[in-house]
Amino acid sequence: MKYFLLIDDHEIVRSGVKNVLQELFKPCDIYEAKDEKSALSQLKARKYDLVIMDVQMPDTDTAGLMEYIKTRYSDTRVLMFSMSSENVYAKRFLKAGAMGFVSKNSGLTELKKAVELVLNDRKYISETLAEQLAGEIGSQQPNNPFDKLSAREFEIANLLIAGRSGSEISELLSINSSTVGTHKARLFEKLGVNNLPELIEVARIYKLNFA
Amino acid sequence: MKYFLLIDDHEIVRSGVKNVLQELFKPCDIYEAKDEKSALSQLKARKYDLVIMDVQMPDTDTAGLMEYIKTRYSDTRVLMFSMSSENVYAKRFLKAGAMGFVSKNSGLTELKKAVELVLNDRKYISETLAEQLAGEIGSQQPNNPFDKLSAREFEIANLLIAGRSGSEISELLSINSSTVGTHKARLFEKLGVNNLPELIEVARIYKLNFA
DNA sequence: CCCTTGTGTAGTAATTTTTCTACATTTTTT
DNA sequence: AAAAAATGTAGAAAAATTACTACACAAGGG
Repeated sequence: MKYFLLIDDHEIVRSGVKNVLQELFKPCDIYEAKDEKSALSQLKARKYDLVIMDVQMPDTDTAGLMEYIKTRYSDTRVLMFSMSSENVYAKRFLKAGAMGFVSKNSGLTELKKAVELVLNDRKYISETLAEQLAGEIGSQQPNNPFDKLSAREFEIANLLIAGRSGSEISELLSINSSTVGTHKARLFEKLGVNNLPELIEVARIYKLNFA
Repeated sequence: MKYFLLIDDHEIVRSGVKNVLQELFKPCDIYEAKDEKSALSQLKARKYDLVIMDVQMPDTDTAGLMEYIKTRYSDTRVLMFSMSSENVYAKRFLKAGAMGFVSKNSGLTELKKAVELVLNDRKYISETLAEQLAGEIGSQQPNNPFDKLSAREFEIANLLIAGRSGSEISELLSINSSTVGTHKARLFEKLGVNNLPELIEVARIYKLNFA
C-alpha cells in the first residue's frame, strides 16, 4: 500500500494527478493539501512514500517547504511538479534534494514514468532537462547562477533588469553598444535565459537585489 | 447525451476536468484538444454542447479562437477556464461572448456549477467576480489599469510579458510588425510604463497572470 | 612558461524595433 | 444623427539590437 501526498493549490490539478496515481497503484492512499499549512499537518499525520508538490503556490516558499521535508522526513521522496516549463526552477529544486522534476508539458505518460522511477529511489528528469544539466550537476556549481557572471556582466544584468536599454547602458558605462550586446548575450547564455522577462524571473527566484 | 470539447494544453488539467464531467453527466462524450490546430479539427468533426477552453495556451490566440467559435458555431456554448484567478481576463472574454468564466482556484464545485448553468443557457460568473463587477459599476473608474487597454492591446501586453518579441507576436497574430509596435506604444502609454520590466512589474502588482 | 579559457572590447551586417504618420472603422459623446 | 475619440492597421525612415567575428589581455593549469 502506497501513501501519497499531493500539494497543489489547484483542486483540478490535484484531481487530475490523483486519477493517474489511482490508476497506476490500485491500492493506494492519496492525501491532498492546498497550502503550506495543511501540507505541514498532513505530513505530521502519517508517513508518505511520495510527496508531489507544485513549485509555485501563492504565499508559499515551496523551496523552503521542500527542504523542510527533506530534513524532517528524510525517507520521503519529493517529486516537484511545475505548471510552467521553466527549467530554471528544476535545477534549483533538484540540487536541493528533489528526486525529480516534471513540467506541465510532459503529459501523463511522463508523470507516470517519473512516479514509478522515484518510488524505486531513482531520480527522474526529463530528457531535455537532462541534457541541459549534463555536466553541470555534481560539479561544484554555484547555487546562485548569478555567481557565474563576471563583474561586468552582473552590472549589465542589473541595468537590464532595471529597464535600461542597450543604448542607455552603453552611454552610462561609456562603452560601445555592441559591447553591451556581447555581454548581454553571454550573460543570457550563462543564465540559460532567452529574453528579458526570463532574466527578470530568474533574478526574482534567486532574490537578486536590484533597485 | 452531451458532447464536450476540452481545449487545454495541459494533459493533467484535461484529465482532471474530464473526470468531473464524466461524474456529472454519466452518458457523455468528451473530446480533447491540446492546441489550436486540433481544436479546429475537433470542432469541424461534430457538434458540441459545450466547449471548455483555457484562456492561455502557448502559440494560440485564444481570444481569436473563441470569437471564431462564436461566429462559426453560434449555438455552441463556450466556458472559459483560467489557471490564474484573474478577473481581468474574465471580463474580456465574457464581453466577447463566453458564457462563463471559471478560474482554476475555484475548485470542482464551482466548475460543476458553471457547467450546469451554462448548459442551461445561463451565464456563469463567480461570486467574487460579480462583486468586483458590481463595485466597478458604482465607482465609475476601473480599479485595474489593464482595463483601460483594448482587447488587442491586452492581448499583446500578455504576449510581451510572456517574453515574446515583436516579430513573434506579429507572426502569431498575423499582423504587420509595425502594427504590433503601435499597439505596444499605446498600451505602454495607457499603463504609464516606459519599458518591459516596468510592464512586468505593473502586471505583477495587479496580479495579471502570465505563463 | 606556454596554452587554454574567460573577459572586455568593437566592427559590420543583418534584423528588429521604434517613431511618425496616415487612414478606415468602431465606438462614444454630445 | 453628427461630431469626436479611440482602435486596428500599416508604410517608410530612423534607431536600436542581434549575430557573428575578432582580438587583446589576464588568469590558471599543465
